[in-house]
Amino acid sequence: MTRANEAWESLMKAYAVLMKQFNAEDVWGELTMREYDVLYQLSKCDSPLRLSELNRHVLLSQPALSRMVDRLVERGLVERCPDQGDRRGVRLSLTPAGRETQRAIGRPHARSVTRALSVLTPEEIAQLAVITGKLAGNEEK
Amino acid sequence: MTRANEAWESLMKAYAVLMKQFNAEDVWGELTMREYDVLYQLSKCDSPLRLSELNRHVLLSQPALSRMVDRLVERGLVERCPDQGDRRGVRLSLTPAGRETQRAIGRPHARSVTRALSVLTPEEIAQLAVITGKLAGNEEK
DNA sequence: TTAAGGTAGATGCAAACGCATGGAACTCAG
DNA sequence: CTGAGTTCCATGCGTTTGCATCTACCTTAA
Repeated sequence: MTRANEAWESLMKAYAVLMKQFNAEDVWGELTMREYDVLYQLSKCDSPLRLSELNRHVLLSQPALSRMVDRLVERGLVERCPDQGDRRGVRLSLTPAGRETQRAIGRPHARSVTRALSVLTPEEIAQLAVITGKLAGNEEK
Repeated sequence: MTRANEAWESLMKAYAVLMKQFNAEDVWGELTMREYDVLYQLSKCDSPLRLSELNRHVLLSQPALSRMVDRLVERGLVERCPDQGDRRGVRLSLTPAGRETQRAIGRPHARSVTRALSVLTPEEIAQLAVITGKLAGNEEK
């Protein structure tokens, strides 16, 4: 068992513990955490996002994401427009209602996150961001 | 947006990227990653594990885990015994076949993990283990 | 121009999931 | 000892997921 494997196992455990904790909190309203994640990813990009691009940030298969977007469109939270210039593609964006919903849930959730990470020192939080950034391949050529 | 929130988002992204990467690798045989996770958790404990205890380490609802154990029992990988002393409870352990399957998959998977974390320095790996350990509440009161 | 190969997203279908709930066993106050 | 409350795991049921596949569109090269 290498150090790397121990570290990854520890990361998975932390992820599981915190996700369960967040999921148990009563802030999600009509959304599941996965649905919120989709709204959040969309809220970060002002320009409409491609489905395939969104799929890279969400832990869901492409068909599952496609259908989740269906439901979010049907509920009036997300808009699906054909992409000029690539007519296979789809461009996704939040509706005003979607943006509002994201914010309403995001606020208390962000506080939960801050509280959960308050066991770390500011230095540790900075280190965590750097390390996970490298793992996600942020600075890959 | 606090530093803590940025760090958590970065952790989630790293988790998503690496999980997708691992999932795409051709090492899982007849198992899903979630099923492997259950076998792995069981492989770490020599004494049979309670379902509720196992559930704390796996990102699954209790009914979903109960049924996944059903399937693993049916496939001869896990054994379910009644718990003496608490007749509500169940004690889970790997069968020899389950242990073998876990090892056969675990070996190449562990190499993948090591490779994925090789972008980090040894110091960063050590820091990551410490930080995620704190997040998972390892050293709580 | 057109045929071959690749990519984006949608859909059929069986398997797996979460929520709500159920029964059985444990705990503890009276 | 008994009844109320809790914990542990299983089950019914509607929803969501992943895999395989499909169609439509883009790209490249002859």
